Amino acid sequence: MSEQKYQQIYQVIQLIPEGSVAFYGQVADLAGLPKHARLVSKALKVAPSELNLPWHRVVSSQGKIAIAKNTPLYHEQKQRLLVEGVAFKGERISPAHYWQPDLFALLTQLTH
DNA sequence: TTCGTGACGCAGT
DNA sequence: AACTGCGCCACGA
Repeated sequence: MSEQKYQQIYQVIQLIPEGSVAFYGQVADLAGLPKHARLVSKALKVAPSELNLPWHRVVSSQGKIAIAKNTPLYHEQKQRLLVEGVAFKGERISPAHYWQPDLFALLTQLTH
């Protein structure tokens, strides 16, 4: 079932460190689902709140919040990132915050 | 089954 | 830097 794919996606998102952001496509790749960036956005939309996923740490490959501006959700995401110390240069997130995971360590944490 | 839809990505202007 | 068009692909109506 597609539930399995979502679980893998959620697992990766849980590993994004506070103060860092990952791209949709990056999350998809790490979850073993290349070319499924859009599935990641869908997975987040239907994610059970009880999982307490750091959903705000997932942004577009342009380093920008993917949600439409002037929506409550957009502001919530930006707020959460600012609280974590993520710096913005206008709409863009400073590249210094882009997550660069250690792939070896990652393998020991994922349960595919 | 076909068709439209994205909280996407990327190359080309 | 900002826009645009297209490719991609799982989902659901």
